[in-house]
Amino acid sequence: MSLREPGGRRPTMRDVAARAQVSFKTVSRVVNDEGGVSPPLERRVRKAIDELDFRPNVGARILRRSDRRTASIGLLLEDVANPFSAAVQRAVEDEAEHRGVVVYSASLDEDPARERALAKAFGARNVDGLLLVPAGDDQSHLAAELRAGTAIVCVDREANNLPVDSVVTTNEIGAAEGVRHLAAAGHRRIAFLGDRTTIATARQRYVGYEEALRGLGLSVDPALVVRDVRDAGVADGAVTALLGRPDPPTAFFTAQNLVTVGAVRALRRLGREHAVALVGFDDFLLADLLRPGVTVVAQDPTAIGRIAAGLLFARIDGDTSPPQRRLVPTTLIRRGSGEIAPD
Amino acid sequence: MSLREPGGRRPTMRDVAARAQVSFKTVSRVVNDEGGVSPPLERRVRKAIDELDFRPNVGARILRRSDRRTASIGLLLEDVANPFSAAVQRAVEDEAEHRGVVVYSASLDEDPARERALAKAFGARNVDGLLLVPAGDDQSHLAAELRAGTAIVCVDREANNLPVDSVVTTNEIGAAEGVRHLAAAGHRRIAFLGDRTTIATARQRYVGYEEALRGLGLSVDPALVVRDVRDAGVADGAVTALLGRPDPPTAFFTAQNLVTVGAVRALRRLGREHAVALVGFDDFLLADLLRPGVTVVAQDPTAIGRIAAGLLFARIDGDTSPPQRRLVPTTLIRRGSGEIAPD
DNA sequence: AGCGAACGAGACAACGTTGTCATCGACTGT
DNA sequence: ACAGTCGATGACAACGTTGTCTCGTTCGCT
Repeated sequence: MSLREPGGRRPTMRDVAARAQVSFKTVSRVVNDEGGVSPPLERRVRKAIDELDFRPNVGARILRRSDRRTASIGLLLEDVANPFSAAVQRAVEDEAEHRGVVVYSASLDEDPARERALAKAFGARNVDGLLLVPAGDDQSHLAAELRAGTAIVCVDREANNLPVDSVVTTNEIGAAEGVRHLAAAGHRRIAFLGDRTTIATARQRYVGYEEALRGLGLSVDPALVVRDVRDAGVADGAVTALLGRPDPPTAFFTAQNLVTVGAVRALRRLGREHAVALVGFDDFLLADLLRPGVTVVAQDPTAIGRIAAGLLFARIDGDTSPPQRRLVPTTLIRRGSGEIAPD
Repeated sequence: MSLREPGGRRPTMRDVAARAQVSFKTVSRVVNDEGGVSPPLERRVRKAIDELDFRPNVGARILRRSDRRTASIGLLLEDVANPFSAAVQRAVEDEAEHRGVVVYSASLDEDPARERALAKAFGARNVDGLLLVPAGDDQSHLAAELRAGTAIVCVDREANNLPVDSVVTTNEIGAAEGVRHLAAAGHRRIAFLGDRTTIATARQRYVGYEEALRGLGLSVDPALVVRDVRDAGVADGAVTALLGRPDPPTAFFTAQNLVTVGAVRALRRLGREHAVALVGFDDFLLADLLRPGVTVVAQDPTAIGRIAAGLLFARIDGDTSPPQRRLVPTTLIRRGSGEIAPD
């Protein structure tokens, strides 16, 4: 199989034509339903196609076709293993399959170098469009793709230095709502735990936290703010440390799903899960089955994926209106942990 | 953008050649590091490539190349939104990226028609290999792909009527271990809740359940067996119904992750979670944070994905040894729910 | 019957690349 | 100085398909 031995050759239109005793152009006409082929000939050709299990070579077709469409798109996510990314991918797949478009996918792990390498790899394969969760703070390297006619839509975050559509969660508003919800339960010392500050959404959620506090006439205590929390373990440690302070927070706002999980673990270990309030950003499976249930500001990754795919296909179909930013709202889901009052 | 207007044309080797004042064949030599190009010419060519941001057209390259490799594979999963599938995909992506191979992915939702359609779509794009979680009980339609030289490896389930490698969990052994674990805690009436019987793994896990009971000298009570449970809601209902019987089970073995989640919900609602034992097949996030923690027979989706990708690339690289079946063992993780004794 | 339109079918070029072969100039050894 | 060699470069075909053009037949109309 290494060098695709003689037997391992796919039949071509010439093979079909020989078997059906017609010219290969006639086969092309039948395959593409161009019409202008008499019924008897068409029957012969279709029979030959079936017998040989012929499938047109997509590569050659694209090469020749004038519109140059490959009916493929590239999907560059943060990490498919994260439920948020997985839900986005599933929504995109459904929209794509529906249109007969295939999807390349890859995880970037927040690495700008991978973003560049994979966008390049997909571009070289002439994808019609690219759906991208930007990693890093400069997407200008994609300008050439854009010029070459590749549609690009950013998902979950806006692009930097690149005029493209984006579909994002209302991060500031949602975070502010979560924080206000904690304040409404009586909390004044609300800690913030956020993801890496290199990630725009993490910064926006922090801004929402600050704004909410300010709007409530509360001051932001830097001692209660821990940013650049990169995983559940670090979150666990941060919660433990904060609760060990002389003047500990009475509530936590955790700005990312893994951070929330880490906080739940810490509260459990300390036996404080019914005493310290918690609101997390982004929902997760089983959050309702924990005791107490975890109150979250839920995002809607399925809607994000669906809308992003819709925009992308509109661009591919020729929409040249100015870049737009579509906002997807969050929903506060009360489950118990966010309704705990301070001591 | 619709018909890719004049500006939207990618530069070709001819464009580069014109700018560098060489023949386009020389450009090809430089691009492929073939050697035999003098340093000054090479410099000129590389400069032109940079200035035009030229990228070779992968489609054309594949069409012409003698080895016919596309450096792409197709991944056909059950559903990326399911954590098991997502973990497999992530492992496959990592192996692929490492080799400079891009990955098409799609979810089949257990639909044999989608399996056929998507395998065909990927095949027409000449993927070098196909990683497949078989949907339905006949994969013979893939024989033509195999003949055409496409490597195929099945993941999580074996193929039917197709001589290909597969990588599967030790379903029978794992299920039997879970059931024996419940019996060791003193249970005699252990219910079985399983996924659709059209799915081979669901059948194997049931066999493991039966074998374990028989090995323990216990009889299989058909009233305690509910198969074809297709989602968490149905599982919830089944648990509720079983516990409402005059002679209810004292323990549950749930043979799939969503089924387990449904069972947990039901036990919670009935307030029986500390009274009725539960062991689930397949681990899930936060299972350790529930009260009681959910004891599971954990699979290793990352290992499955990694091994499957390894086998696939070996086949692509020319391995023609007979098809093999690789087994990935399970691990029993005790967390509390499986250690509850009967009343 | 004669003529043009309409249509079925094939010949051929082209897409952007790689593989094969030819050409040309310079360098080697005697 | 001259045949032989070698290295660099280019011309050209080919991959499998679609688009354009041409050709030949049939059909309807006068």
